[in-house]
Amino acid sequence: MTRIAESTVRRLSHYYRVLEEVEAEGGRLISSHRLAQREGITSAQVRKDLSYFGSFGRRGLGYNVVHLRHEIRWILGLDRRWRVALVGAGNIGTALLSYRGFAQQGFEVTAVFDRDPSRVGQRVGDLVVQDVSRLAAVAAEQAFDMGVIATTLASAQQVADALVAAGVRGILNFAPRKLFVPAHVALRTVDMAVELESLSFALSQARGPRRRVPGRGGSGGGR
Amino acid sequence: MTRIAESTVRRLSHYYRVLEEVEAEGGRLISSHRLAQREGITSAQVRKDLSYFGSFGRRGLGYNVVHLRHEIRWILGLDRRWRVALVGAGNIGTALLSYRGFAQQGFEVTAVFDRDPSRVGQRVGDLVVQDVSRLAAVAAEQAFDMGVIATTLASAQQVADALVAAGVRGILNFAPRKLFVPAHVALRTVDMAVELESLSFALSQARGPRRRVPGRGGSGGGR
DNA sequence: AGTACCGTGTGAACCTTTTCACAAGCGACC
DNA sequence: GGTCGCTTGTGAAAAGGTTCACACGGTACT
Repeated sequence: MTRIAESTVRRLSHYYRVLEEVEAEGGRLISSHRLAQREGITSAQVRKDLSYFGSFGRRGLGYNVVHLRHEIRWILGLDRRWRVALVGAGNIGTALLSYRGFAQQGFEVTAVFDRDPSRVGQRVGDLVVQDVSRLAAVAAEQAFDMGVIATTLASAQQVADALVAAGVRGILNFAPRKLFVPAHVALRTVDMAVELESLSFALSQARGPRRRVPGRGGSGGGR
Repeated sequence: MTRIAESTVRRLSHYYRVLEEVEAEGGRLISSHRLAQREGITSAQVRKDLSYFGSFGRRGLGYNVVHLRHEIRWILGLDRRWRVALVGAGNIGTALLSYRGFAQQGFEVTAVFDRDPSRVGQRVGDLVVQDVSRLAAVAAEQAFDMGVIATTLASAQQVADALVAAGVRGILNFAPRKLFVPAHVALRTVDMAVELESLSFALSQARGPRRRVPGRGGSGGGR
């Protein structure tokens, strides 16, 4: 079996979301075409994505909504609970805790850490913020599967190292920096600055491509 | 000139970040190789990315840090101010307001809206939260360039429509849903649920690929 | 049971992005 | 001023992802 493309996995998440909605609306069957429409992509893409994992549809009919949702649930590993350690109890951390689909899809934040003494001891949701120095000790008890880094830029790599040492196999990083982790640890980074800058680039395209200075390349000094 | 790949633009953001750091450290020149190392990619990628926009380096020497940073700054459109409307003053919205690099890179949030009456009138940062119904009126005065959607799932599309009507050319969406906007409006979506599910998938791969049921394809009823 | 219609699953074609590999430019040193 | 070592910029090759297009399987209706 070929390695599954990251883009395929992300679309699977979207299909899952659509299927939840369709199921709530009472739909029993859905065609790749309708599924695609709701995501703004092509039906061939949907069928190809699903085909990497099996044959879930019926020709001439489409996909059974409940069945397909369960299959994707299994594929994405949402049929189990993941113990998540959250590091950083600021706005982003708090946002995540109250995020729909977070607890709901099996991501269970079982501990929250922060470095700031003014935050340690505070309640967020059902949890009490602990000092980040306790990470290793708590991990020994709770065996976290994943860690979320919602700290400042400065401590991000350090926290990542601590999480890896604590045995997590996946990290979701909100700090705007490239983190280095061992190959056996999965890393996803959400960088709002990059997203904004990508928008900024798109909006700037209106003024036309970079005018190339006629003469020699660039640089200009550096002495 | 070929269309620039989204992935190239995102890497440009990262290069920019590295260059800021290197400049702060006092480095004057940097080779594509060193730049690549700090991002965990190959030097050919760096050179190719930059080559889409011009020739900024000097053979045998590398890139002038200050110069290259300025070029990328220009390319990404960070040399100007963008007026941003923030809709949704919850955790994510607030997080964005206090985000480093947000105001710093020229993204100026000039108004904050929310639907919740308990939030309207409150201060966040330097701004007072206004009712979302005032969006059109405020937009007429302030001419927003971009909008950020940090609302609940339910109102996201509605807010997107309102932002488009208000004349924004770019939208950053944090709601976990596919939004539909006209082609002339750039859209970027940050979906934390997708990121988590992608991690979940990666961690689940350990248990091996989906065991295919020997018999017929799937479905199982649907009557 | 035959015909008409529909929609999946998938090899092949196509397109995009990344990586390779090397000619050519540049500074340093003799 | 010639040689050496280093690094860019870029065509060409490779890899990766998406779209096409159609054979095949299935339902519905007569």
